[in-house]
Amino acid sequence: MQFRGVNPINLDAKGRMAIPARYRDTITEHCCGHLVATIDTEERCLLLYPLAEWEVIQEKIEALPSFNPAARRIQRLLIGHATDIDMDGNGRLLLPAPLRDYAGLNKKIVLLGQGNKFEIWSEDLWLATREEYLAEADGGAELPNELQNLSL
Amino acid sequence: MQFRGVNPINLDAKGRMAIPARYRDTITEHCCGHLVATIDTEERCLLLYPLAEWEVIQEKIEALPSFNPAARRIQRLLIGHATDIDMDGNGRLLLPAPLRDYAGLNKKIVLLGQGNKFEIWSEDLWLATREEYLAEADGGAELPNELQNLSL
DNA sequence: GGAAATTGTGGGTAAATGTGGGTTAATTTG
DNA sequence: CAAATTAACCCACATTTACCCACAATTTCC
Repeated sequence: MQFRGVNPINLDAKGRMAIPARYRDTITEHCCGHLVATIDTEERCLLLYPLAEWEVIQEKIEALPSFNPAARRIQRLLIGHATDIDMDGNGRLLLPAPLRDYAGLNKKIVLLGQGNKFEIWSEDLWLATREEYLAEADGGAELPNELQNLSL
Repeated sequence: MQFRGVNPINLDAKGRMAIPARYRDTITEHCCGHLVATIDTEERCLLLYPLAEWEVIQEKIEALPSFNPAARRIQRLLIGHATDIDMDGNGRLLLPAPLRDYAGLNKKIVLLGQGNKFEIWSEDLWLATREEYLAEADGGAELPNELQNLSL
């Protein structure tokens, strides 16, 4: 799975979002349209995984030490908010209200391909966040080593 | 792949750009016309890779640690904007609106060969940026060692 | 310099996609 | 248990996109 790209999408009155057609075949083949949405713990956006991808992640999260507060926090947030979602016959997803609220999703949203998953943002918040990212000089200081030497 | 050269190009009303003929055979042979465009994080321009070249880059970026902010930033910016594009029967690319907006592309654009990839600039911005580059004294101070000893 | 080939440009049309909503089934609530 | 709300499923229309063809401009070759 190599999801990528920006996709501006409109939520309809029922809270449904149409998955762009170019991703549908991949999703159908890989997980019969069964997806899992949860929240991102660092930003007010949602994460959307094909079921199979999510399951391996959930196992890793569950395996974290139960008496470590940071681990418990992650477990409660990620697993706690993870919701099964299926594509309907028209290639649309119904996003549950609690998740829509968390990410502040209204009419205009953005679907971001991120490799093995997607991110779902309110368009406003995405544009604002992107501007912040662009403004940040990537002052090599906090960059992981892998990044320092990355050649595009 | 060793793309090089400056190519002034016009976008048509639908946002399509004709790839100069001399690159077409190379692109067709190397990736059947499958390309990936994304943004440059330092300048308001786009990067255009043959699919195969891009995939190795995406793998490297995806492998970065998810809870590192600098890594997430790069992932969102680069993978988030990376969009698959195919040459049409006339050797043209349809540049998606979000990417055109980012780079401020209107009618007149410039395609820059850059080795394994191309850069796509608005002509105005390219000319201005080039002037800046030329105006900068290359006071050897901040040059990396590799550059100090480079012999042209 | 003229003719032929190649390249660049524009736009029409059919097919695919996105959007809205109606109806029935399921679930929740009083 | 009845009523109300929500979700699932389906159909139909509007819009967009991909694909194709035709012409204009340029370059190449004789």
